[in-house]
Amino acid sequence: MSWNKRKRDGEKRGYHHGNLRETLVEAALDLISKKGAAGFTFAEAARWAGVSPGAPYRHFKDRDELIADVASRGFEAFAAKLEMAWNEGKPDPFTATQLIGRAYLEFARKEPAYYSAMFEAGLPPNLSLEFAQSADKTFNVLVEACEALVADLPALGKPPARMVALHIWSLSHGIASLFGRGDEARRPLPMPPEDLLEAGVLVYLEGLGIKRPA
Amino acid sequence: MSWNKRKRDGEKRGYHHGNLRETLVEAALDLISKKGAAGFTFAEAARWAGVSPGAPYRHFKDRDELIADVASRGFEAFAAKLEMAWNEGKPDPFTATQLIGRAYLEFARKEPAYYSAMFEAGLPPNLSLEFAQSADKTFNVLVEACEALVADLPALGKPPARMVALHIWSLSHGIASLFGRGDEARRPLPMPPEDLLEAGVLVYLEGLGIKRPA
DNA sequence: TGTACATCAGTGAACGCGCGTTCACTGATGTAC
DNA sequence: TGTACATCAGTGAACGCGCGTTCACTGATGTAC
Repeated sequence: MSWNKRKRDGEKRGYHHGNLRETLVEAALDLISKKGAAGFTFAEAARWAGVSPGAPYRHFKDRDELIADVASRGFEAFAAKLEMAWNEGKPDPFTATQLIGRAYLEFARKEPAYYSAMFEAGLPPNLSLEFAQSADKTFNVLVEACEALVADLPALGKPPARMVALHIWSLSHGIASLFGRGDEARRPLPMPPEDLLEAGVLVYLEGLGIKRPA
Repeated sequence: MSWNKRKRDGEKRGYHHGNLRETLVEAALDLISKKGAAGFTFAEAARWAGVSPGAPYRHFKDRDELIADVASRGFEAFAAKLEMAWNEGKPDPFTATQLIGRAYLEFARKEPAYYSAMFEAGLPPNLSLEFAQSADKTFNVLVEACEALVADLPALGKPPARMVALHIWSLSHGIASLFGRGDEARRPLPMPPEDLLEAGVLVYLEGLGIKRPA
């Protein structure tokens, strides 16, 4: 599974690890998913990788830089998932938007470590260019979808796509962080979070005058 | 300001603190607002209160019990704020609901320490009876408001008030945690979060068929 | 093809630090009589 | 009203622990010739 003291095939690894940067990212994902971003330490990641406590400093300036790297990868993966769910607005933007919502919650549930690093680690958005750009990339998938959504509305009083995207993002994130996590801090909910989100988006789109195509 | 080695009026405090439990809660609020719930430690709270590191154990089993106490107080204060904003639905439920939204974001911004303890400390909802009950109390303010909101809708297809409350709560929490915090982890937003929330709730209520009274 | 050398990833021991927790104790406070 | 006593909040010293970080070093790897 990991490089823990041995390479994948079981042969002992030599003096050099050979793949430490990647392994540390794996370690971070595993440890964050178990104890949360707050409980993650540099030293433990080194131990997980089977390497001395000083070794990680060859690859990351400090703990935050590692977490930012994890978060960037998370945003890349997240953007890809949402893009796939959107699927260029097929079969129609209305339906595709609901699929984005499901993909959002699925990602939060299946990748709690990424989600934590991205949204709960308290990293300043301007920490690194890469971090900011990958986050933007994710948001832009949403904006693109919302542009298609509002495209057919009458020009008079047409809502800005960015605002619509912010609303849907906020609702999704609110549901994900209150009810959609795998850990024991999740609040109970009388229905699956996916259904709650779908119903909410449905009402919201109705409010915008966007109907499910016949 | 505090009891730090001296009582408010400047006279030296004696062997007993006299008010340690309350002071530790004050300490937690101050420290959490500065460093986040994750960075809060029992030892530092004791130092803040000017007391030996063992003293807090007379009042709280451990760090989590203190944070749960802070969170409970937070929920009580939060419920009171929302209740006040709701003001029994005056002048009308539609307007009063927008006031709840503003009160929600105001609380998150002005009381980041409470908000952290309540929503981000990762406390399991069943940690203590008091904790669970005060959280329910807050949610019930929202449910009550939503019941009044949907009261005049036609019985056929009337949305459940609890669901409406969950939507508004999730949207508010999403906006608060993404854009409404005072710290440097806040993401930039081209408008005040209050306006974003108000616009979102407006569209949502429109979707439910609830209009601003003439 | 072989050899000498530069590079640099990882070692492991060491450091100071703050944390959580325990424990025998001290002394202030309130209460019973 | 005064006194003896029980209670218990807070002391302070001690412990083991894991963390972050540094540093002189080692040895694997790749490259120049």
